[in-house]
Amino acid sequence: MQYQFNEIENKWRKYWAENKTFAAEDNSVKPKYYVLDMFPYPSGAGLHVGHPLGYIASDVFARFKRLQGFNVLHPMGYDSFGLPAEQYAIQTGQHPAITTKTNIEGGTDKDGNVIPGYRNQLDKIGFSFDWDREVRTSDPNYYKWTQWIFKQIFNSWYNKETDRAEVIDTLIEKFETEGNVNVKAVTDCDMTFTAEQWNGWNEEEQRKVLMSYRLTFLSDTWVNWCPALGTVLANDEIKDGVSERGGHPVEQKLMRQWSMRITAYAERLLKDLDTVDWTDSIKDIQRNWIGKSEGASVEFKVESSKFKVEVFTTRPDTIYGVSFMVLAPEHELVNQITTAEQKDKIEAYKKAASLKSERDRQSDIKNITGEFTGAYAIHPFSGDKVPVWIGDYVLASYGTGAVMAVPCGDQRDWDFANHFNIEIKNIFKDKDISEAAYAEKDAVITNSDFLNDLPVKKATKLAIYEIERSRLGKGKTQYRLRDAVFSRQRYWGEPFPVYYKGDTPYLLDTDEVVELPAIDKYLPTEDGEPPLARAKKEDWNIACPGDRMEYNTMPGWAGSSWYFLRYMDSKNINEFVDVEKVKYWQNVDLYIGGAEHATGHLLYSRFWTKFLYDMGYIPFEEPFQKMINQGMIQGNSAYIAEVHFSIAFWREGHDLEKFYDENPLTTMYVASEYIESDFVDMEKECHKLMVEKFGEELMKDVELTYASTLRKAVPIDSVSGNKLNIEKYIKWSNAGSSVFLKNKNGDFTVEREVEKMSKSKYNVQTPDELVDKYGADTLRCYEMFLGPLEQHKPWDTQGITGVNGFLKKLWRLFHDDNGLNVSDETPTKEELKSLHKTIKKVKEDIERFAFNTPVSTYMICVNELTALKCNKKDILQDLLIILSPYAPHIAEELWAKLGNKESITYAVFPKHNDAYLVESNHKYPVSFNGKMRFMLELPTNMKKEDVEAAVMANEQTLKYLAGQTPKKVIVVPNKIVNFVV
RNA sequence: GCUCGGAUGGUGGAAUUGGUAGACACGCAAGACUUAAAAUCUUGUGUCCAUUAGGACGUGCGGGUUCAAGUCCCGCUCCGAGUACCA
Repeated sequence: MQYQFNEIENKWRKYWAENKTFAAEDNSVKPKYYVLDMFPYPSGAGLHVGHPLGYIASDVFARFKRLQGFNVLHPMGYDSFGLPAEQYAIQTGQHPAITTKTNIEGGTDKDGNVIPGYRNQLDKIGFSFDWDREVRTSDPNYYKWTQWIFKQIFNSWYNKETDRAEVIDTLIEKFETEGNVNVKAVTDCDMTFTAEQWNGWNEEEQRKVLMSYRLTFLSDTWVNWCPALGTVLANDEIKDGVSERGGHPVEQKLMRQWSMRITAYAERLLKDLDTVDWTDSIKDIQRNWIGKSEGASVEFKVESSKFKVEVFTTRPDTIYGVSFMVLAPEHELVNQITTAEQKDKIEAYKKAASLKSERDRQSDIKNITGEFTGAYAIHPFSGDKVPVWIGDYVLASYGTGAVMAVPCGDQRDWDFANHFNIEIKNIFKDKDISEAAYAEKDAVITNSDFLNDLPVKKATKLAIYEIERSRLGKGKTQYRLRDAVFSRQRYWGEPFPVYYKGDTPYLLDTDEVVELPAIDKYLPTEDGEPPLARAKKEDWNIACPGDRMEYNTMPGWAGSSWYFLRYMDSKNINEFVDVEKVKYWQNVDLYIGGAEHATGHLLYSRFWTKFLYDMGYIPFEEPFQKMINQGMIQGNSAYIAEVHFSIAFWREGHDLEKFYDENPLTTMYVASEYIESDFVDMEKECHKLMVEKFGEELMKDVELTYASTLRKAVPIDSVSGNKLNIEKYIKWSNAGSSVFLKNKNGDFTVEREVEKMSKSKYNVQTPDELVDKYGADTLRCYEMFLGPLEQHKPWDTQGITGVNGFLKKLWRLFHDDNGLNVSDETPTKEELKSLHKTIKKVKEDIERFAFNTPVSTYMICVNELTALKCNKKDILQDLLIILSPYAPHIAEELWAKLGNKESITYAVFPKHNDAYLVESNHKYPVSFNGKMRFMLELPTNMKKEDVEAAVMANEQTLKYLAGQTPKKVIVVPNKIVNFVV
């Protein structure tokens, strides 16, 4: 009786769905375990084999935890707001909601292409998701709560005294009673006011001030504007100076935008990385991104004016080395301090800088540019005049947008000074700075008045002390992290629950969701407003009490920043999540997904989680306790060389002419071995092959001339190993009239290349094909077997037969021609040993998240049982349980056949029994007086005293002891047994 | 430039705390069954020497620690990832 995986898998898939086998219980007495995958964006292209890799691993773990008696939450959903659906809408006019639905549920798109549907593809692989909890970020019932969270953030400020976010009312109360003098907040409000002043202001004025305290705020800010996408982008959405999606250029633009004050959480985001179990590499990326640096801010007065330039420096110890200052071209003081005679030059420079894209600025690093403003600043300690320049190596968005330049200690300052012939002061004792700056921190300071003869560390401390004492500035910690731009000028995203009266934004006073209104076109308006400006007031489901609604939408990361909470209570219409449920489920125990979200999603969801914690809505501060980042599965493309010839005929009127018209015989495909060979050889070989194919008579007057060689990708399903299946390829490419030059062994070899999966390279492998051919269980085992989960690896189907063979073997072991064939006999010791070895190893490996090795362990076990011809029921029962996380369908089928009424999901993971493992030995190296003499094998489960006795009784030991009693015996299992004689 | 990973047979990889390197699988070779193919099964398979017995070498390179190093330490080479005027 054969292993009919299709039948089995369909049957159990249906059973699991109908019986809701994987439903998580909300108020269980069992311990909880939360296993989560990063939810996918449902694109029209569907899944390829790389997508399910992480899902299979998490599914294995979820099933394993269920077997261990945990109440497992293992949900799935869709991050369904996003660009591709919107781009498609712009092209076709189809509403993104329809595209999204088709991509998830399957169907056909507007061009008639068949869309498989994410859900259908996922279902085929046999995941144990609790689908009743599915979320879609573009569902109004979901984004209602995204909007709600936005409102909470809007109504909050960050209190530095309590080091947490608080509701804005506590701030207003302080303003009303004592003004802002004693308020310690994260804010960009730089004025102080009294309670009288506050109370005297009208609502609009008060709101303006409050805006600079809110955790999400509207402000004019320098943003990354992407003209091609027609929207602003956050820093993490830009890679190498171009947009991550589409690779379009990005420029700096001053725009009125919503931002999230994530910088308020910089320190906590940094510190709490120590509390989560993530890879060092991800933690490192986040640490770098947050970019903490400590130093001081110092004010420099501008000569004969009321203006002051504030700078941030990490090296206050080098303050006597300052010989000039540089402002960012966008710095607000530039216009005010520039002298009349420099005005034109400065204006020209500013204009040139503003036209440069981010990318140009980066690629221009070596070009040193700048312009003198004509103004001088006064050195706060020495009183010297220092020229003030502008230069685009200083960023407007970091620190204060201005630097004190210390050319002897900073290479960029040195280059700038060198280029413009500005003085370079040396303040480092015995260091040569004639060729380059000295940036090491091991120097001793000199020529620096009160800092003379101090090493860097002490000088820094003293300098900060003096700066603070003289009220020139203060010690300061600066973060590279910027506040996150929260507006997007797009349609397909969450609308803001915000309206405007004049220029002042207000939250909509409603508990209803603000739904995306229907619009006629998904493009910006003619006067450059976002697409939502096309909606009339009455198109919105909420009546606008002011002049207009907010036209921006929220960025992609809004919905994904809290989705893990919604799974706990996805249908709740009264709250974003029920308090009791979140108390029970807590944070995600195991999170699996790609490492590419390190500075985006993973940072933002930590931020929102901390905020919700501060507000008392959830009882934990970190969303994802343990995380594993699965590697990318690359495509394994195959290339062949297509050689072109021109054909000449000797004789006129020859039949060949007609023949040639019908069969343009100008191409030959050559096996990869021939690619390097001479084209003269190719001509000969091709001719020979044509003679073989068409006969000598026809070919005798034909001359071939080599023209060119083309490298051509061939579909991977016509290749096995390195060999091309020529018939398959001919069928696919209609190359029937071409000839194929094989190598000496008679094979046609291809060139292989590992690269990203893409349609144009014909190297995409969908999981569906493999499920149809080998079954879901085989696919699951094989994807795990491929190698360590975290590692990038090329896809290669060669090995899949081995994994498939193991499942067949298992099936055969317990079946004969008549069906199930199991014996009720008591298992032998050997059989039990094989089983218990497997239980132990599989359990240990899954527990340390090694998902590849258990597959090998199963194979060894089945091989051993086959050799023992073991078909004992008792062995099979346990084997099925431990196999079920990896190959749930076959396990469930056999489990039922053995007469079990309940799904194997509710079985208990067996405990291994050491008694069956005694024969497995430990090696004890035995040494005398510190020198190793021999290895002794003893059973693993021996007690320390027994080991000692066994070693003492050993023949070789006795020889070495020669009647003496050892003074000291040191026994450490698997470590050396040391005898001091 | 800075930060973090990685390098093991023909291939993917295993070796968990320093303890028989190469598990398991692919591929390859030989054999069995078959008219044949597929499927299945058996055997072999790191390199070199040797008919065998057996021996020598072997985890990117060079050193070190240790009775014992793929694993720990120092110095390099190459590959991958992140980041980049962050003052």
